[in-house]
Amino acid sequence: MIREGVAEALKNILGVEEVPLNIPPQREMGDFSSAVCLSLAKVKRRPPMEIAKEVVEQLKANFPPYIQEATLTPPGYLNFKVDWPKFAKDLIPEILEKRDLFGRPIQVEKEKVFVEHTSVNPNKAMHIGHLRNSVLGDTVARVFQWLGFPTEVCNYIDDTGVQVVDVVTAFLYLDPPFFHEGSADLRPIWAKVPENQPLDYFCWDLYARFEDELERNSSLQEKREEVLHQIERGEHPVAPFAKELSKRIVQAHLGTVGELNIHYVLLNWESDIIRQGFWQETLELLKKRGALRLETEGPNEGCWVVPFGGIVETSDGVKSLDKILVRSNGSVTYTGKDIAYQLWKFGLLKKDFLYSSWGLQSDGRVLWTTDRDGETSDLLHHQFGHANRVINVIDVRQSYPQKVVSECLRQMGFEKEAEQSIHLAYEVVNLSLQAARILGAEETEEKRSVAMSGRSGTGVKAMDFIEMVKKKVVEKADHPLEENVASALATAAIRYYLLKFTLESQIIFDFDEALKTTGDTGVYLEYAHARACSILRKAEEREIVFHWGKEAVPARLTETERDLAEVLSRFNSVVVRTGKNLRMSQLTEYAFDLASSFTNFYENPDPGSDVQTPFIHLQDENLRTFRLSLVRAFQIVMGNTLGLLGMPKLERI
RNA sequence: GCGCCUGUAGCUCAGCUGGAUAGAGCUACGGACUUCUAAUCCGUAGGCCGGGGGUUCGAAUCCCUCCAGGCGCGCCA
Repeated sequence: MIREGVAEALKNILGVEEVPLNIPPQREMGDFSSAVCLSLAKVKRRPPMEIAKEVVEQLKANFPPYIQEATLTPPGYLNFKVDWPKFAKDLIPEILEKRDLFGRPIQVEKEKVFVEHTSVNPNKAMHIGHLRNSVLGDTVARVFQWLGFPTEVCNYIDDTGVQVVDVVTAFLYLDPPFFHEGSADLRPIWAKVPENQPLDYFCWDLYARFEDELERNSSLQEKREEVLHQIERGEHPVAPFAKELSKRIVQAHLGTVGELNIHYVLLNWESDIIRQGFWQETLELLKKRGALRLETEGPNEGCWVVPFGGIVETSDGVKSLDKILVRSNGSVTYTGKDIAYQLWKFGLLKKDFLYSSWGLQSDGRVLWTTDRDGETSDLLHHQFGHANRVINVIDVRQSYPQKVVSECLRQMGFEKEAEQSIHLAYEVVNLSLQAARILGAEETEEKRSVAMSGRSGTGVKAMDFIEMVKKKVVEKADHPLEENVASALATAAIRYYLLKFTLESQIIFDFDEALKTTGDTGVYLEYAHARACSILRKAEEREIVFHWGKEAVPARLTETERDLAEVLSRFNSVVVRTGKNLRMSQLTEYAFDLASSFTNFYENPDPGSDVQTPFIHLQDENLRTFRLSLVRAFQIVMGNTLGLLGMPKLERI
């Protein structure tokens, strides 16, 4: 609010596009500063000090909003002093009035944003790596929603992949009682799941054991081929079993992410993409647009490929950089299907899914699913897909295939859609050596971290982690916690932990680190919010009524009051920025900044003084009103921030 | 071999488009609760920002190079 005004004024005076603002090394110099004159010196061929002098002269005639003084320091820095009381007089009432609309753009965006996240293979329990994906995607969606974009969140379910085939084969043939061909009764198979164990947990171990066994058991390999074909052909009873298994595991996943306040609009099943003939239409389109080529010679003979650089000689032989979409045996590759799916997201296909309701989610909204026996979207009066922007949240290892998808769109002539195909790439979650050792993974002393692997069953299961954090939070509390408070703190702690790292940073998961409840954590945010609520509650209990009025603002703000006001005013621009760069870590950074400014204000409202008077005990009615209003303003903005981060707004802990 | 990413305090990490004396948290040590919530706050200690070269008035940030680590380059999904 202040910065924008200053930047605007400088842009006008100097005629530049961007004006970077900084904080001076010493506060006495000013509240903001700019080195813009230094960088302009060369262009204008004049000493920076001279330019700065002129700027200051011009500014003095007409200061930007809330600026009361502009000075300069050699070799040409511009410094600005803010009239904080004046600013507080506008900022605080605005927050108090607008509440959850504070800082929110008024205009409704027309562009529909489609966010896909989670997309975990439905054959085992989720682990903490999957959770990073879900939390990132969910937060991105919340940001876009807040910015006024129509937002659709979808979770893609790959129910036809080998991972599901593997676990189905394991169910049928790894342990007795074995499945007998021709038998329709699968009850003995289902009965393998112990009563006291969740299905996804059971499958976690089953899958790992199967992968291990598969390497040396050729009859199991044959069985797997057989199951694959049975599922592909939709044969009874194996195919329905596979579907049922996937559904139940998806339900378990939804339960897991539900713990962290994560919800979707739509479940998108791979099997429905195939069944609805998306690929056939895509193939026609690719051919028509001339993006596809049938190879008649070379290593890719007989395949339909998208040209991507042709044949290349490398140290290990001749390789093709071209991307195969249809194999020489006529089958479609994963990338091929992915292109079809991406086209659907943009509404570029004529074909569509059929839909039905999966059920109600804990946020009270319906979760839709694609369904072979469902209704058309027309009938449901709900159009899915047809997005203007598609954000796929997938870890960085998929960067190349994702690039292929968008490049293919480009080659098909969908330039705009290719541009709006955004791969939100993030680094993976690995295990620290200590964590790996605790989990009993094989010794790998020479490495810094150990990758999680569903195949080998090494990883921290998401639900286990959630339970551990809950337990830790209860342990650390100095009083008994209610169950819902413990859950809320765990949610905040976990979401914060998974969001605070930059996208490029691998999370080396370590139990001590991840289970921290002090300092730079989600618990800190909740505590600050609850503390603000408590103060306001106490004030109410003591019948301290306070009504905002300009007269409450002191002639000078203390350092901590001023810092809090400054952070509060930054809220909107931070969210706008995270919407642009999709870096959710900047949102957690802001949240921590906000919480600690408040805590500092709370602990030290009068810095330098020996006595700090609790707000509700203040005798000076104006000061009391001012500080309690600041508390309320903080409560509102912190609440908005927590909402964006998908964290509960605890009123007491 | 080619491509992408990372290297900042003992540890885990920030550092937005290049700006003045590089910041948090954890750990260690010393303080502050009869009070609005101490899961907090204040203080002390801790740094050739991987190495070297360059561009610039100015570089953790941009370019080149080297070193170290991670990932990707399938008629897998």
